[in-house]
This record gives sequence, C-alpha cells and structure tokens, in this order.
Amino acid sequence: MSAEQTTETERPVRADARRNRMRILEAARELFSHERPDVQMDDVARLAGVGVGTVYRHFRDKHALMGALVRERFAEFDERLREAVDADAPDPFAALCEVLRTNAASLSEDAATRYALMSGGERAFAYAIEEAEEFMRLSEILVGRARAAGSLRVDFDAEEIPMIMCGVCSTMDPGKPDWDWRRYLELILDGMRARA
Amino acid sequence: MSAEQTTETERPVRADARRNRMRILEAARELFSHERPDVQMDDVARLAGVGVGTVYRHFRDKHALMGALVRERFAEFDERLREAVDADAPDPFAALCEVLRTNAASLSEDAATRYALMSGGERAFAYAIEEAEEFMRLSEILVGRARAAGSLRVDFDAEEIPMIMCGVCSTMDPGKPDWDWRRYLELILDGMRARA
DNA sequence: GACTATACGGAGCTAGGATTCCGTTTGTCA
DNA sequence: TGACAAACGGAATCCTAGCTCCGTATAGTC
Repeated sequence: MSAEQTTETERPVRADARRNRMRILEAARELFSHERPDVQMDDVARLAGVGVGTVYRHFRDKHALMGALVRERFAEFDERLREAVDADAPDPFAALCEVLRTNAASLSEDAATRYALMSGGERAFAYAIEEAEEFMRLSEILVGRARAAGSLRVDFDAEEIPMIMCGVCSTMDPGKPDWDWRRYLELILDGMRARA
Repeated sequence: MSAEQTTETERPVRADARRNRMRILEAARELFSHERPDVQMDDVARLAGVGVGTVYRHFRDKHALMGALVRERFAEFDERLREAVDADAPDPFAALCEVLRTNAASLSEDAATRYALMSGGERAFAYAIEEAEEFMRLSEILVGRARAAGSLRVDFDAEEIPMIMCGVCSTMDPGKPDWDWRRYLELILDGMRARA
C-alpha cells in the first residue's frame, strides 16, 4: 500500500520490520485456515514469533489484519476471474461454475474471508473495496456472456454472486463437519442453470 | 417443561413469576426479531421491565434463553410440516417448497434461531433436540413423497435441509439489507427440482 | 395481619480478549 | 564504532458483556 512506500525524505522500511510483517501474515493465514474466525491476536503473535505489540505496529487493529487476508484472497479471486474472462471459453457458464467452485475451495480454508463475507465482517471487508469492485466488474462480464449463451438463467444477476458465496461459506463451519458444502454449491449451480 | 411442574408436596409457581417469565420471552422475541444475535441480557431485562437477576432466575444462562426461542420456533416448523404431511397434497414437492418458504420467512425475523442454525449456536440448539428430531422425521416423509412423485431430484436427501436453511439464514443479516434471501431461496428450490 | 418460601432488583464481580505503553533492542547510516 | 530513529516485547490496562450475590419485596397461606 502507498502508506508503506518511502518518500524521498524518509528512510526505507527496516529489514526486520518487513520480515516480521510477512511472518505475522503467514501466522494469521495458518490460524484462520483451521480455526473459526475467533483467532486471537496473542495467538497470531505467538505463532509468528513476535510480541503482540509488533502485530499492532503493523496492523492498526484486528480488522486491519483480517482485512489484509481478505484483500489477498479477493486479489486471487480477481485473477481467477480475469483468466476466465480472457480465456473466453466456448461455454462461459461452465467457466463461471468452475471459478465459483475454486473460490469456494479457497474459502473453505480461510475463515477470515468467510467472516468478512458473512455477518459482522464489514470492517475487515472495507480493506478490500478495490478488489471487491474489480470482482464485481469481472463477474458481470462472465455472467453477461453465460446469459447470452443461453446456459445461465436469464433472470440471474451478477449481484447475486456475493450472496451465494456467503451462503456457501455459512455451511463450511468447522463445527458442522458432516455438512457437505460442495454438494450445497452444486445445488445452487443447478439452480442457476437455464431451464431446458 | 416438566421441570416447572409442581409435585404434590411443592407449592405452585407464583403468579408474578409466571408473568415475568412470559414477559422475558416476549422481550427476547422482540429484540431478536430486529437485531443481530448479539442482543444483551441487560437489554432483554430492561424491555421486559425486570432486573437481570430475574432473567437469570428463569433461564440458567443466555444459551438457555435463546434455546427457549429456538424450541418455540422448531415447534412451529414441526406443526407446519405435520400439516403438510397430513394434507397429503397431490404435489408433495410444491408442498415442501411452500414449507421451506414459510419457515424462511419466520427465520427472517428470528435472529436467535438463525444463530442456532449457524456457526456457534450449538449450545442454544441443544435445547430443541426433540423438536429437531421430529423435524427430521417429518422432513424425511415429505422428501420421500416428493422424490417418489418425480418432482424432486432423486439424489436429494432430507439431511440437506438444515444445511439449506443455514445457507439461507446467512443471507438474512440486517447488515446486508439489499440482499434478497427470497430470491436466493428460489434459486436453491430450483436446484432441488428434478431435471426435465 | 402475620409468616415464610419465593421471587425480585440491580450494583458489582469476573473473565476473556483487544489494545496500549514504555523501557529495551536493533538496523542503518555516517 | 557511534548515534539514533525505528522496531520490538510483553506486562499492564481497558472494556465489554455475561453472570452472581444478597438485601428487599411480595404472593400465598393460616
């Protein structure tokens, strides 16, 4: 982010600081990949091998830390979407489904982004606004093509995609190990398909 | 519940106690119908016009209070299902859809039960185990009929209904006022329909 | 009207977890 | 090798929300 860049009169960021920032993010990724979104700042610090104070030096608060993860994840989503758009495959609906499946798989090991998509996560989500906008822009392109191809139901709108992702996320909780979110997603994808 | 019944040697429950219990439940219903599940015990007490201590006299803890609401709600769901089963309509899939729509509408004004269905709500849900079992029993009957009638996809299992309800609940958050859970539910119902 | 088991009220206690503060350490530059 | 700004560590602090405690009030009974 530009806030981290040095201007001509400032010193460059110290090497240890840069390293610690990476370690903190890595620790947070690791913890959020297994646990619920109630990961604690102290745990992140411990796993990263730094003090809590250092975590707060790099991230204003917990929302900012989670926000950084959300931002990474949405950047990944955007890249995936961009590839699908650029590939311009003959079956755009299949491409859209595939993107949604892969995104869901990513979300299944990222409780931070799941939380951001679901209730209460707005503050973390605010750190990924640009990525989210790009996400919608690209989604609309793909949805438009799939609809034009006649494989996606005509009344489907790209705006519904975040809602769908949220719904799928809600079925991924570690507390419900016997729920099969893949199955659930397929149900929804079938619902999106144009009727014969 | 039987725990409240008097045995021959005990005095009956005092009238003010009974009245207060009702007031507390009413206040809780009211608050959970508008707010998120983070309603506070003090707020419930204030709206009910009693002290917090009184709330705790009637409900061991917050989970127990929410559990009482969940129990009520599932009893309502069960009654609805039972009616559908008894009616034995010619189109059981349509009946199932209608039940799911009506249940969803109830859930949209009951954050307590939404919470119980979603992550973290297990402890409150534990107060409605009997109702939940009956719910599954009745759901299986209706699902069986709909599948037999050929209108529900053959690979659909009644076990998936709670997962679906959870997904729909996740889209009802007051923080996402522009999401249309009815629309989302229809998508899923379409996904459940047998392919032509 | 008096008696007592119940119930009530709400100030205050507690625990968990985010965040701050400040004395110490360490890169970086000259 | 100093000198010093930048970074660090982690004990201490703050805050919130659930819950307890105990002195007071009252329904039910004789």
